[in-house]
Amino acid sequence: MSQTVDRALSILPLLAEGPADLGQVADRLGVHKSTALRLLRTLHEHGMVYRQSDQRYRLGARLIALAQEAMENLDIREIAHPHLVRLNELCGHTVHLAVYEEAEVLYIDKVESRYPVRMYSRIGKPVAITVAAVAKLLLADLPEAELRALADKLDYPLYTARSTPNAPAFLKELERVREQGWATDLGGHEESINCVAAPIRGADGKVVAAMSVSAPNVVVTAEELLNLLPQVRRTADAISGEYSGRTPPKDPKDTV
Amino acid sequence: MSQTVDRALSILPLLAEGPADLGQVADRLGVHKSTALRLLRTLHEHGMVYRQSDQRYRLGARLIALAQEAMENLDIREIAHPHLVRLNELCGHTVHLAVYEEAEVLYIDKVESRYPVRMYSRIGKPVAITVAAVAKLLLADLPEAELRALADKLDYPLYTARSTPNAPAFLKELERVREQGWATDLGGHEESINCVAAPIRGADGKVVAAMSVSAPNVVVTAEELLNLLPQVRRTADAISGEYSGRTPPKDPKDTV
DNA sequence: AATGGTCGTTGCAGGCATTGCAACTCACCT
DNA sequence: AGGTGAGTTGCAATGCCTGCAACGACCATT
Repeated sequence: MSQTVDRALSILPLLAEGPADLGQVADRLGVHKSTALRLLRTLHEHGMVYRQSDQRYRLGARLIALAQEAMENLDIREIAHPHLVRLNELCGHTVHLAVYEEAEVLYIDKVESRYPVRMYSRIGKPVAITVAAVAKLLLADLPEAELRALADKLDYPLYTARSTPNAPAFLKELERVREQGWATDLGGHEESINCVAAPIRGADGKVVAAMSVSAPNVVVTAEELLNLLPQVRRTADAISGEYSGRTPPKDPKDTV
Repeated sequence: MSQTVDRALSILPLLAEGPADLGQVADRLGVHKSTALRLLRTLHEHGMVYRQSDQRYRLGARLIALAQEAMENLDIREIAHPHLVRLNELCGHTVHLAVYEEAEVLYIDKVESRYPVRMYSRIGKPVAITVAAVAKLLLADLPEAELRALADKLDYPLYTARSTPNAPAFLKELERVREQGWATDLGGHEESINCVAAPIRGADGKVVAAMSVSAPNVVVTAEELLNLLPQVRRTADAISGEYSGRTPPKDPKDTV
């Protein structure tokens, strides 16, 4: 709606790919160098971009700090965290918490597996929306019309042979997930990794978040992981209850 | 430099404090509601803000995702991480990695203590710049003039009785830190928490990051923590070496 | 040392995007 | 019903943004 702001904001994802100099930014925006310069300067004043010693620009510290605050403001995260930790202590595997927002599913919390560590925190990273167990739960709860529109717009990358191949298959899977009230991802994203997930609901019954337990099948088979389903569901239900105002932890907060 | 962009970006820190409705945003920006609306719409299109069900705005998912990418692009983080993990395995305490950028010091990585956990990841959060051990190391390496200007601008909050009280004391402490080549924070931020920190240097000798080990003194006394100093310095030096191109891990990257 | 090229920066004038106003809708409350 | 408050939209005026061109700094080449 606002051309100037639109252009300025377009710079950010561009810099997320890696540092770029003034000319590159101007080219990719399709504007004159001087225009790009002034936009970058404004972004710089707000700490959104940083100018490194070779004069190239990259994303700045304030952006990271803002995102941090944004996540801390999500009260579902705060409520859920101790439950996630407890579940991790019980089963030892990686536990994730995710939310849906405008065609994206985002991990907002994670408790690391107690088995040998790998990738560092991917908190904040958008998840593979067509295959992740948490994504299925979050999308399955969308209004029918919105869901159909979204399913059409999505890409269906074939990470593995078990990845969801296309929109009809996806919609069918979501149907199933909606009915059974939980979801799995059995090697749909990475061949050797399985997940079991359960939904977290608000007071009105709408799914506000989803949580999952993930483990490579060198540690536990898919069947063994499924044995954890009751525990995962209990944990999710406990979070739902607390989030909806039942069994208030310290101070009660009812009704949205 | 650009009024429109400036206003739009000013909305973000405002929303970081918590959700706000259109009127509140317009008031705090000092603009007409319609103006605020159009700015918010543009931010919304880019996913930087999200409109929750009660129509109020809060920070959006794309912002979080961008920040995530920004951190992954910091190659010092990638290089340092395994070293941090190794140090944590040796001593069991919380290990931090921090960088300086434009008057802010930011934690960009963290390995949790193996002792009972508390606060969840504060990665991305600006640190208490006047007392944190890592901040002392990062600031001590700034050019004299820049440092003096910065020291004047800073606030010196008295978190505890041992906090750095004012600019002269801070400059003196930095002097000491610069000479000894390492730093501590003994209860300057939280009464019961001590830290030991060491600098990580690039090929040109400039401090590019700093790392620290922190522990509450109910677990180890300050003296015991200081015994870890050689280990911390060795780790920092190892990271420095790898970052500068010496002992390349896989593929060598020399000079700057 | 001189020269040509590249890149970032700045002053300027013209034009268009942005702004604030006012009117409108919609929901909610009295 | 009437009234209040919030969000939204069309419109006209103006002030902000844009692109140009010239300048300066730096680097590489001759």
